[in-house]
Amino acid sequence: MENESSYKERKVISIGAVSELTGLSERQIRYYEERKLIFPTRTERGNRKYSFSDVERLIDIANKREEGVRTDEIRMEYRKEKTREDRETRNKMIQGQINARFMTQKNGKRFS
Amino acid sequence: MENESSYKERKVISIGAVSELTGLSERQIRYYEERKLIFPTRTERGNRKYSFSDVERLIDIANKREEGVRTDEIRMEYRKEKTREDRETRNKMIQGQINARFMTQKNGKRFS
DNA sequence: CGTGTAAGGAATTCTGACACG
DNA sequence: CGTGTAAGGAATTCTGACACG
Repeated sequence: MENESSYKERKVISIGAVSELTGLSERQIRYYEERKLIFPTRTERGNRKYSFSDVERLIDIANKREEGVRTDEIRMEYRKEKTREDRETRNKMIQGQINARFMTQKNGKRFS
Repeated sequence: MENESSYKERKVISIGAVSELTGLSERQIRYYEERKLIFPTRTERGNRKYSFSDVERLIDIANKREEGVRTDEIRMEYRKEKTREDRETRNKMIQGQINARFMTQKNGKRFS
């Protein structure tokens, strides 16, 4: 998960293709970026590149907008999700370190 | 497998991005299409669109070309692979039908 | 606030061709 | 055979702005 080189996360899709995949206008897609809902990378020249993951998020945004949810509300929802995910990732990493120490001790090794 | 809507098979990458991903020139990529090694789809206007699967194949082609393998030889290799895969798919489908009939019989049903 | 549109420029992509080897 | 390049045109994308509501 969260593998940057996975197909789903690789940012290679241009805005025109994203527009076709999502049914959103290029104007809308750029606006959602302005509102901090989506974060494409840029080519050297400045062209936006999106991942399939971005496309899925845009479809989610489109659904929420249809329900009348404002962009700042959508942003807050994503912020909350992100915070929760970060907390879980942090906990896993801490647990990983604890496990590592535990195994080192079982192997009879000492550490400072 | 072979799910047309999977990220890996979805044709959404433009030739410029493919060039960056593979290290091949656009000229080379178009030439390999001319030689029937790769089959991008086209947008309404005529722009080529590639999948991640196509990108992997192009990298494979690049490796073979470096070894001095000619495009027509590479094409033959792919033809052979394709034929073998098609045979396996056909066998699986036939086996599927046999299984379906067998299960129908077990359920005590008759068929013409 | 969210989205459409016209504007002008810069980069992208396309095809067919000539070149070299 | 495989690849580079210059050529000209058509479509793509970008930004900042005006419009409407």
